[in-house]
Amino acid sequence: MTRPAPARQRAFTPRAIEIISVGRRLLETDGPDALTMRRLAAELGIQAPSIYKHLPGKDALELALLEDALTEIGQDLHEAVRHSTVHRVIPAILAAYRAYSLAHPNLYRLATGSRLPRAAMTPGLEEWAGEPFFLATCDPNLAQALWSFAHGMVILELDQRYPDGSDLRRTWDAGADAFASACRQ
Amino acid sequence: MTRPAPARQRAFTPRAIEIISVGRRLLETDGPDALTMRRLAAELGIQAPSIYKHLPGKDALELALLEDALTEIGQDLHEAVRHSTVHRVIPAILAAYRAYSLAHPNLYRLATGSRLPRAAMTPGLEEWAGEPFFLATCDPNLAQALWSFAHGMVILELDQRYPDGSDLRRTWDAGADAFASACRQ
DNA sequence: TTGACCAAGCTAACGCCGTTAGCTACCGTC
DNA sequence: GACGGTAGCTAACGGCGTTAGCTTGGTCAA
Repeated sequence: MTRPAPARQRAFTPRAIEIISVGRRLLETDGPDALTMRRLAAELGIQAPSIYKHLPGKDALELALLEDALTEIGQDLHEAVRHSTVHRVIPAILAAYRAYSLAHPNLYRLATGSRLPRAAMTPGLEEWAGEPFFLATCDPNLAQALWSFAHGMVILELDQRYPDGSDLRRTWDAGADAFASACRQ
Repeated sequence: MTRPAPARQRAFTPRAIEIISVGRRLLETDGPDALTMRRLAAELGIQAPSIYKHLPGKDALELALLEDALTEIGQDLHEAVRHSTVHRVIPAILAAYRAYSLAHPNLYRLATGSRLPRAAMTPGLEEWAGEPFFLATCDPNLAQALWSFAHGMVILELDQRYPDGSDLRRTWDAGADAFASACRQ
């Protein structure tokens, strides 16, 4: 049922890959405001305009990071489906979803915080990454609802929107139970 | 059970109110990128630095808009609770939540898209706006889960993250059913 | 060996952004 | 009539993404 991620559309040069990975480190450690062309260039020991010899612009960099994130999330979710029993699959993919996003908050935000540049994206990647939600539920609409719940939980947790002292583990469990029992009719 | 919104902390001068309302129009009609101090000033027929005679900075403007949004959402949600029967209250507040966010997408995004500046906010406003979710559910954790579901649905819909042709009404219904039946045990 | 070409760096600059400093005109009050 | 505050102004700073155009070094064919 689960399958490998679709391959990237266009290959990057080694230097472009290096730039993207430095950009990722910058984003992950110092946050989205730190991901500027000038700071990225400084990190690489070059000047900002030189980056444009390797990447067409900041959008391309962000797209590459977005696709990395989508691929990694998809991998974790597919793995969670593969390694869980049928009646624990919903808690399993929710746990995997939360674990990835908390481990890579800035990357997660980049990947989910705006409209997708679908025209420029690797075809099928988006569907593949979301597939585990459909594998874990009995119904496509419930799958979308479950994904929405997971994303809402994660993004509100990352933004610290829950009141202090909230027991989020119990909130995740409450949601998981609601969706699991909806699946059992 | 439902109660009026807590009053704003500090009053604005008439000119500040005018600036904020022009800012809101700018944001709502032209999107977040249009909400710049220079464009706002141009809209007002003045120069950007003059805005600082009335507001301490862009953050204050965004805070004011955020509080407006929170107040309006809270009003709609409290009203939905008030005008619904006990076994239809979950669909009712979900419908109100979705209706507000689709009617004011850019304002909704501003209000929910980042960490809250709690220190500067009207005390109690945040709790008051979220209260209907607790009134609509049997359990605080389920309330948070329901809110997360609603926010996830809305933000993914606004960002057009669902596949084309998705029947979102059925997805909302699937989620509402799951939470409603979880509430009935 | 030399000339052509190209990859990959550079500087200077453009038009945005939020914001600050400092000036000025007006207007009400003692 | 002088004083002080209100509300505007211009000039400027440092940052942003990006473009134009120059230079340097290496490869490769004639």
